Amino acid sequence: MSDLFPKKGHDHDRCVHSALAQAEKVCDRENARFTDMRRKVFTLIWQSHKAVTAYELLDALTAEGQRVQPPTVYRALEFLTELGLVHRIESLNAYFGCDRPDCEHLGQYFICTDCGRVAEAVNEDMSNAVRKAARSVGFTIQATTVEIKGLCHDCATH
Amino acid sequence: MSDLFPKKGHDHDRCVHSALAQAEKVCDRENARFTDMRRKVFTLIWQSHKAVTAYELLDALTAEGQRVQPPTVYRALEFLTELGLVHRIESLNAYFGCDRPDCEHLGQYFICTDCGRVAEAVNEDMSNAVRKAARSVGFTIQATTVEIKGLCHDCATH
DNA sequence: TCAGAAAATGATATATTATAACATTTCATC
DNA sequence: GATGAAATGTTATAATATATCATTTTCTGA
Ligand SMILES: [Zn+2]
Ligand SMILES: [Zn+2]
Ligand SMILES: [Zn+2]
Ligand SMILES: [Zn+2]
Repeated sequence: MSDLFPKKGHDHDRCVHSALAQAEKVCDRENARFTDMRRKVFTLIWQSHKAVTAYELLDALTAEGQRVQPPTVYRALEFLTELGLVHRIESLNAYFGCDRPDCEHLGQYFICTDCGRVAEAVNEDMSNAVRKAARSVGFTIQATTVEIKGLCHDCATH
Repeated sequence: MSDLFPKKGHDHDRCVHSALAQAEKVCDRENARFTDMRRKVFTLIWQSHKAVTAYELLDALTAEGQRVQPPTVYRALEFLTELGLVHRIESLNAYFGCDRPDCEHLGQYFICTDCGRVAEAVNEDMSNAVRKAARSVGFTIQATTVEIKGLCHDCATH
């Protein structure tokens, strides 16, 4: 069993640092501007392995001394999601940093209802099952939402 | 290819009638009261094969001459979803009538972005892929959300 | 280098979705 | 019919999201 969720006590600064580096690359490739505000929002999202709501981001920015309004946050989120740097978790109205923004994928999200952590999987079995089911009913896929709530291994065993 | 979506011009009164009959049975079995309000909300949801928002229901009830407040609608929706008579579509913040409320299932929802119709599938390939993926990462499933947006066969071909 | 255009952000207002809290009514049971 | 539980009514407000227009920043090309 390979745990998708990060180990407790892992070097989280490294997660953040690596995510920032990837984001830079993607923005560069797409000729998109990774502005201060976008970087701040992106970094805040990566401060945990949980999904973060727009208003939590707003509060965090306010706490940092910025005076920021909802549209500013939503714009940053729109930018980040369109580039695939961040995914929206529909069942939580919240946002989660992608750790493989460099390649297109249909992601699936495991959401622990105990610790609140989220993990993204890119599981071809699931993707293929969805694609096959769509094909069998003549449905043309534009986007998928696969969100699985339950207990992560840590929370189930401790 | 079997189309999940109902044929144009099908006898929709029959859909509604059959859904009501099933709902009666489920409520009966569960010793739950299918009150006027719950029946009205349920029927309104079944007026189309689209997902309906809480405030659309509120407006429809108001148009019918009822003076209804949000909590009334949300309570009816909570009741209906807990009994499995209605499913919530997370990516639309909207509600959709289940046509097999008599048996437990992990449903998947196809949502046409052109005509707005929704179809529920209960596809074992998809369910099994999700269960298998969860097992392989030690995750204990409590609930799943599988929503697939795109074009239904009618909309893709016409 | 600077004018003009485009992109991003600021600011204000408001729309949409959802729930908390307490009062009243309805309904099953005795 | 009295009683308690369930359902609904009522009021207020919380949480999530967007529309619109003003201003600032950045890019582009003369
Ligand atoms: Zn980390
Ligand atoms: Zn957990
Ligand atoms: Zn029908
Ligand atoms: Zn369609």
